[in-house]
Amino acid sequence: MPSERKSARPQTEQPGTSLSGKKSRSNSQEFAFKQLREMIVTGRLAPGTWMIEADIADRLSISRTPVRGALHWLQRDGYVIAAGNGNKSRLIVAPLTKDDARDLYAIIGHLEGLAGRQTAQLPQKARATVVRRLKEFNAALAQLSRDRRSEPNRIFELDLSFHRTIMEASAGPRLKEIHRIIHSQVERYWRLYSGAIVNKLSLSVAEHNEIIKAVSSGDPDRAEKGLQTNWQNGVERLSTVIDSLGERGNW
Amino acid sequence: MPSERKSARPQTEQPGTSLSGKKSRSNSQEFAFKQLREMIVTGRLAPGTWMIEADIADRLSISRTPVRGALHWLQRDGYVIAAGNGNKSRLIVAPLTKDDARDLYAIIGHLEGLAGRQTAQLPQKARATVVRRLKEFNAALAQLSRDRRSEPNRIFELDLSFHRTIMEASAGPRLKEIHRIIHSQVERYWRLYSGAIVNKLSLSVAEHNEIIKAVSSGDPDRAEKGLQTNWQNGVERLSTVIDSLGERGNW
DNA sequence: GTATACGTCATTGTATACAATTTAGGTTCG
DNA sequence: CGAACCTAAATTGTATACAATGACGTATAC
Repeated sequence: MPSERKSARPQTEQPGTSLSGKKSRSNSQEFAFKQLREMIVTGRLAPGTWMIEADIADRLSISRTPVRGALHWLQRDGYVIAAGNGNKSRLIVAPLTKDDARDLYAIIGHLEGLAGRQTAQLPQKARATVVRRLKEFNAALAQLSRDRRSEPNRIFELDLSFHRTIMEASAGPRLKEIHRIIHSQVERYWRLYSGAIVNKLSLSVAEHNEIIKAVSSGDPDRAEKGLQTNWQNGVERLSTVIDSLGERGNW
Repeated sequence: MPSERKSARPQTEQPGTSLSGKKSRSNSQEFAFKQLREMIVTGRLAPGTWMIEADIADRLSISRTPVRGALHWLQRDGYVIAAGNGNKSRLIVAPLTKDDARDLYAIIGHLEGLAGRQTAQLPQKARATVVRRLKEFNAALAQLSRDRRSEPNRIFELDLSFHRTIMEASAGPRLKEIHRIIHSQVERYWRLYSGAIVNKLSLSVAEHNEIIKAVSSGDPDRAEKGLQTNWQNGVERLSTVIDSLGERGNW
């Protein structure tokens, strides 16, 4: 197995400058991935459920091969984990626990803190654009908060847009990718406990305003701290809910 | 495709309490993964090289199925990426660039900063144990620094042990996993430019001492900042080298 | 009654054939 | 000389058969 040999090929050049990430033609694998993710996020596939390749393949009317690929993706994104039972690699839907949420929120807080720091160091002009978008999203959140209309999905989307704006503005590809993965995990907690979280929306809106000010004035330390605080407070709010409701779907 | 149905199975119970993560007997896939990773890290598979399933399978004398799995793992860990060309998912060995290094180092600095913060908040007794280990590793590094003996591999291992000690002490599973992945990417840069970095070892040793002090005294802010600074200075040192040597293996 | 050995079944691991689709090269026409 | 098209080859996507392994239940011995 030693010896050198690289997959040498002509490899003339990279044609298009890869404008943006296009979607490939619909695969079975992608189909399976989306189906399973949807079911996990919505809770139809409960945490702890065994993911059996053959079962899934049957129900989706595809073969095990694309299912296996989809499971790899789900594992990469943290939706399923290897059941540490013994030695056999058995996959289960990742459990939702308070400890896991703390882990997750702390990570995303610091990751966004980093991005926020970088965003606050952008040239004034670029920052202005970012700030404008942030204000739009936060205004919409404030509106929902005042209305007391419980639209968890919309709130989630707006909150995500707010935070993603900061990431897009300055984060590198790796940071964006990690953020995407971690945030997709947060979504599971959000969906499960959203009903009880939404009440506290106004608090989050206030924290967002602090972040906006920091970015607007180009203060990296303040921006970083603002993001960290927002997530830290978020996990405190979530923990309170989990304590009162119990750890759903973890057995 | 809607309708509910979970992978219902007897699922009597989880037998063993999962003592620890044993290694599965997975043969071909794990073999392929290790082989390919080794070749990428050592540079025998140059950045930008196309990863052709059939080629790899032939050369490793296995079928495409385990190769595909191995490629998924490599992709998860960031060793290979989807060539952004167009829509087709073609995998290439991830390029090494100065921008990517900056992205990487900033991320790991903040992630370890988080872990360092948490470690510094541990009970005094636990911190003492951590500090003792940190001092051992750093003493060994200091020794190598004084000897001016160029043992990049050993230096890398010791530095990794130092940082990993902090992670193990307080990081949750998710944080540890992300750290593992990101650090494995750092290893590629380290190996490629180690010869020129080793000279600056004494600087890193000094920074480590600052971190040790922070943990020892239970100062979270100082610990976080110390880790961030260590990585930030690290990428500055690396950038200098890359500037003088050029971006190897990126074309 | 308990424990150990054995056999069966569920599940994942691997190989391979075939289908689909993109890429490359060359030819023709403007 | 260049552009559009067309064909052939390279590569990945999918299905399926079979092998290997570990878990569980049953029977038998003590």
